[in-house]
Amino acid sequence: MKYVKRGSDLLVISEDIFSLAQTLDCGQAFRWEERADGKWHSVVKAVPLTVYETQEGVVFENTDEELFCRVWKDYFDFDTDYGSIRKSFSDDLYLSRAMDFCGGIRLLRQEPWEALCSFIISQNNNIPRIKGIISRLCSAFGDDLGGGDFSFPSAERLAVMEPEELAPLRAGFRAKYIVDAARKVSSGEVPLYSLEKLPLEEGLEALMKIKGVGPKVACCALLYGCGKKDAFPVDVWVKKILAELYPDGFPFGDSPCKGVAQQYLFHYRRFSPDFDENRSEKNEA
DNA sequence: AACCAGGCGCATA
DNA sequence: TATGCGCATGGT
Repeated sequence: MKYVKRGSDLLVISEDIFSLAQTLDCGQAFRWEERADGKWHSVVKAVPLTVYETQEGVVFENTDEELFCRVWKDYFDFDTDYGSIRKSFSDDLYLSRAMDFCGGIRLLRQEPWEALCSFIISQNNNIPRIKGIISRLCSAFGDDLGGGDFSFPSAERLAVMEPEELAPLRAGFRAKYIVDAARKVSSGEVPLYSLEKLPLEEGLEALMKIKGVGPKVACCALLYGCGKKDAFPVDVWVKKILAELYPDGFPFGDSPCKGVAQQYLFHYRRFSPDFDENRSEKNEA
């Protein structure tokens, strides 16, 4: 990965395969918005960003080297070699197909609390509504950064709320889970910011002390928020793929990067026309 | 107008 | 240990 200044912007050139759209819109993060001009916008760690892809590379608007190195290099996981990760899966027929379809995905290193809270909200829910709830959560309780941008509210901020006060989010039964998570994280009862160093099983055990956090949500928090690439969340789509394509068992169950494989398979199963239920009349021709 | 949504907690056996 | 159901709400 290299970068060069372009006025007040930074042009980032990845020698590895990288798709901005696939990465930001594959269901791992819920706060990225594609604008009418094709540029993506979000806020990470209270830093707003507009970013877009060109022939030359990815342009980070209003970003200097210092900011890029402090926030975005880590967030986009640019220090990880996804080429070698993909290569470790390339002998497998279905993962090869999945990677042909969406091999430009990188796993974002999201802020741990935001990831945990987001995937609590995701349970028994659909992506448009998840995004709506999270958007309202930020505008109601995050810091106003101007220009319509808000930070994600901290665990400390939400820990002092009562579930009823979250009613405007229209999160339903999940409101009480958000508050319980905020309290256990801010008190240190769940050491969210130490889980990265712990074995996967210990992280899962700690997170599942939170009401409304089971194996799936805990796995997502560890994978997307704590950089645990060996976490392997199994949702309905991954369950389908395991049953349909790997009836004799998933061959990468011991891979330290099986979470990356999970993300490829999830996106492939949901959106590829290789699967009949995804094929509309239009693209059937 | 039912049915479903990147699940989980609880009751039942 | 294993299933099944209710849960709030909105989109289709």
